[in-house]
Amino acid sequence: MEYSIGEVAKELNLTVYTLRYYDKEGLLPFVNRTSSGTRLFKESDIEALKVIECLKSTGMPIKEIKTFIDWVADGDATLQQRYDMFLERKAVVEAQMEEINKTMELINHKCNYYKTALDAGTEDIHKKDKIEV
Amino acid sequence: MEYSIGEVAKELNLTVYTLRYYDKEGLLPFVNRTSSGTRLFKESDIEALKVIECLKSTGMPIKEIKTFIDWVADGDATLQQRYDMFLERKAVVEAQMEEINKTMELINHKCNYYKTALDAGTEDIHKKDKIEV
DNA sequence: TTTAGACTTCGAGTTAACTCTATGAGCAAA
DNA sequence: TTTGCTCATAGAGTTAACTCGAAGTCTAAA
Repeated sequence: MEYSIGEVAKELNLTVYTLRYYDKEGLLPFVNRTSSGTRLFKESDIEALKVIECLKSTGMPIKEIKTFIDWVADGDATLQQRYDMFLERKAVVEAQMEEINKTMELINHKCNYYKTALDAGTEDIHKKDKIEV
Repeated sequence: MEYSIGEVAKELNLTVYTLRYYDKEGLLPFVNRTSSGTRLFKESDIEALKVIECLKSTGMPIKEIKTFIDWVADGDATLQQRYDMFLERKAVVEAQMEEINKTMELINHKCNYYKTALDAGTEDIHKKDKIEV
């Protein structure tokens, strides 16, 4: 089964503009075309796009993702680079998880702070501690 | 104790350019100045900046953070808005946590995939399943 | 066969969040 | 008092990642 750019966009919650932009940036060299030039995405292309979205969500810029895509095309000679890259991404995501936990702590603190203030009708209830924003 | 913009930048791992930009965008109306115009950050200003960085890390744009800063200046009348905002941020962060867990799953899968391929010396070891990127 | 809708490329425009340059002031040490 | 560092503003420049407009092609339904 093959899919048009519009179908893929809908499936992955992207726009067709974004997919064409990815292609323009060299992220989708594996996507085939019809004789008239229309892109035909296969199942494995969609899986590759999910990996691209995964890398993007770790904060990896498009240019670095392209480097990875180039490595894939280069075959077994680049297995070590690709392994190292994913190990590095793993470390990045672990750091993000720590960061997000700290963020959640502060957000929760603020939820409690404002719940208490709201119940009291005034923020002054907290002024005994210190002035907060 | 009060701090210069350079000291605050170093402390919070920001640049002085960024801090001045925040000020320009209305995020730091509470920071006092010397008679000659130099910014003097107090302890509570640094705490406020940490909240700003926290909101930023949830993906909140500067303009929305400014709205919040304006609410703070408006006092008790905006307690409900501020509470609602933090509840919304909490939901956003919870979604981010789910997203990041999925990301980590895929990254881990890829780490294992490439470790196995590397040990075998070729990616073909996985070709029995399906072609992967 | 014409009309609608989805597809194509090229290149320009947009947006957020910085990031820096130019120019000048304040201040402390040599 | 000059040197050097940090501070200030205004406004221009940068960057990434889209996002879109123009102009044209392809295909299926009416």
